Amino acid sequence: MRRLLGAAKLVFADRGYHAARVDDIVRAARTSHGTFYLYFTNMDDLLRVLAEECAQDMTEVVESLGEIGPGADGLAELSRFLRDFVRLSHRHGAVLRAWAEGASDHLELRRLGARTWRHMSSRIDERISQARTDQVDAAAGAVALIAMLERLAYFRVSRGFGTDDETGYTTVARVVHRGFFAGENA
Amino acid sequence: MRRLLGAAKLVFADRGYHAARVDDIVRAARTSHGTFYLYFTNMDDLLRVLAEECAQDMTEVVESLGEIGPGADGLAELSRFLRDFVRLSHRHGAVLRAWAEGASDHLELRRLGARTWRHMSSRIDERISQARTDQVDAAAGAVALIAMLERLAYFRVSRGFGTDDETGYTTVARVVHRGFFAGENA
Amino acid sequence: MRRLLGAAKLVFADRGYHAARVDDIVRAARTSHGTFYLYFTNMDDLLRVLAEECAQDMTEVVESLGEIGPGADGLAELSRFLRDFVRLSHRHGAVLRAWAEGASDHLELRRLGARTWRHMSSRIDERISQARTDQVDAAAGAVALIAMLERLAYFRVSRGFGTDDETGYTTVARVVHRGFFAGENA
Amino acid sequence: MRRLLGAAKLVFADRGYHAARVDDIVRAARTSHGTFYLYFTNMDDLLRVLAEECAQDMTEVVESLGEIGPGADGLAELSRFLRDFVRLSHRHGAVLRAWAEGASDHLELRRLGARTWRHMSSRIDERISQARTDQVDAAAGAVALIAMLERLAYFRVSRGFGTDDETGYTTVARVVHRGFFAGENA
DNA sequence: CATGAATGAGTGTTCATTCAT
DNA sequence: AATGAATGAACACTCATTCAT
Repeated sequence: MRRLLGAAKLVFADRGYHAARVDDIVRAARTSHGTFYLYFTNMDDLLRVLAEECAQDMTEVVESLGEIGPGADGLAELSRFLRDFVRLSHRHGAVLRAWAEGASDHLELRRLGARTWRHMSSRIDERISQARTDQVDAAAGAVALIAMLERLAYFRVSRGFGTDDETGYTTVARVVHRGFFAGENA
Repeated sequence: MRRLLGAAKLVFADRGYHAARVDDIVRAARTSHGTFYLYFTNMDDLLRVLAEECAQDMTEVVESLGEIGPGADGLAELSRFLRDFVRLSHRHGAVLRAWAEGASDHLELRRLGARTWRHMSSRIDERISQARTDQVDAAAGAVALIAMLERLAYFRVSRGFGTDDETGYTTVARVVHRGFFAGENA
Repeated sequence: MRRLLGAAKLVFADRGYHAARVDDIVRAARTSHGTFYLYFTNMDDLLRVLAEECAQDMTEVVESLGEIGPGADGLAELSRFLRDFVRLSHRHGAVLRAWAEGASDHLELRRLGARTWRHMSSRIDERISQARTDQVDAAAGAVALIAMLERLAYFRVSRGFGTDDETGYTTVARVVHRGFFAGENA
Repeated sequence: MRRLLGAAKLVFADRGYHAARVDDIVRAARTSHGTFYLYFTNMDDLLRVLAEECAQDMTEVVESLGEIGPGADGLAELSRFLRDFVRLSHRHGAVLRAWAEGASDHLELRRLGARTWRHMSSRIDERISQARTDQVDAAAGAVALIAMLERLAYFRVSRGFGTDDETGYTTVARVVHRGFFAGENA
């Protein structure tokens, strides 16, 4: 079963979800069609398992997010988080791509995505709200941040960042950090 | 041919690109399979035409972007742009969704996306760079902004903003604007 | 479509319904799988069409049944009917066999069978009741007669009658006729 | 092995023979696939065992058939036999149904059916011939009687008699009895 | 004796594409 | 230019059977 999941990742990385054939996966796993259907009811089911593992890892990274305050520490934490998140996304690139493809047809994947996304933005909202005192709607900012992260992660996978990576992370972190805290201690 | 394009949009809106069948489209257009292949070589070809029209409209919105300076005018312009962009995305929702789906299989759609994206970020970069004087890498910021926009537009279509839309736009605009210009006029 | 129905009969005659493959039928009809599914949603559907035609023919034979009275005319009519019914069953042998096989899985075929059967026994009941005056429950007799007929027809198809056919018909007709009318004019 | 046979009966009663899966049977018997193939070479083999048991029971009922003469005793014996036969068929309903289904594919089951059928009709022929003196071909009548019985038994299982059972048995017995003996004692 | 994970041949069904009219 | 019946390659999925433990 692990072998099938691993093989599926390779195949998804190679041809994407919709172009992936059960036959490709079982061949990559050096096993048979019968075995595939012994562990999964169909390919959506297999993708769901992979997506759940992926969601788990992403949730953990977001849980690890420390407090983000106006000072240099906050900026550093934000920068670290951003880098970790994008790196994790890179590691899970094939699954994320397959997840995105599959979600357009498959309700359950869409739901898992919405749940994960809501959890991530509310967690970021918390970490920022604790430290902020002024009028900016931190929740909307958190939503925007997660939107940006998801998309950057996706681009990272499909096209590269468009500038040197480290510079990219720190620049984006600085802009976002300033956006949230300018006026408080910048 | 226009009838086929319109019918395709309806079908894509209804079932997405991968679940759309040539038969669905010709039935919605009240024409025949033969006619479809008279105007398009296949469905990827039809989608390419729609995507090009869509890219054209998005490029126009980005071209309309005025200078974004540190003052209140800059903030207002940014806010307006953000709203227009998301609204346009909403209007083209079905095509954007189909484009995203199709891109994972189809090289040409992926290329069109990359080209459009590069054009949009460099245009935003220009509009911000003109007004900035400090060290922030405006290019990376522009990339991040476009990433965020794309994703927010997508969420707007599929899940809504999570807060009322106007508040969302202005909050995000304020955070981004501050991110770029804090210290210059905050 | 007629070609497919004809081919299906040949295949059903050859291997029965459950062993029949769509591939056998389209090959016998010198056409393609696609064409099969153009006219029928699946093989149950095709069998339903054949069974309906067959039910139609059997109903007509039963409709043709004249009055069966106690005299020699009644005996002759019964004998004729019996022969016609069994001959018709022979002609439709392949379909009847397939119908019987398919009915165990397929509700609609079972329903069609029950409807046809009920119609036939009530018609026979009518034809006999008109002429009888005593206490025998003609309805139960009609049910028994149809039961016998169905089964004899089936045996005729699968194993032959077990005695010379003409003798068989007239003997059975005489026994049945006597059963119904003995005492009235025998 | 008894457990498997019993489980098979339950499964056949539930879904019929063709829809029954080895997996259904081993699960119902709370045993494993391997065990199934320890006792039977395949499912036809298992069905053959059940059919043989069933044929044995039916043969015994037919063996129990006493002499059927023209008098009231003969009528009573015929009526009793009819009732016993239909009841036995009811008890073995699942196996008879499976037998009928399986016979269309499986030569050996068909042969067993033909052998049992021949034995039954010749036995009935004997019991009637002993008492008759006139010209009716008792053999053909016996064949017809068995045909009717088989079919009535099947209907009883699948649709009921259409009138209350006791009336059904005695009416049919009376009609048949009269058919055979009218003129001798009517 | 018993197990049950693994197998892979076999089959129904779909749907993009063609081409004679 | 327009049609739509016909095609058949492609694919998902099932399930009887085996065999190492």
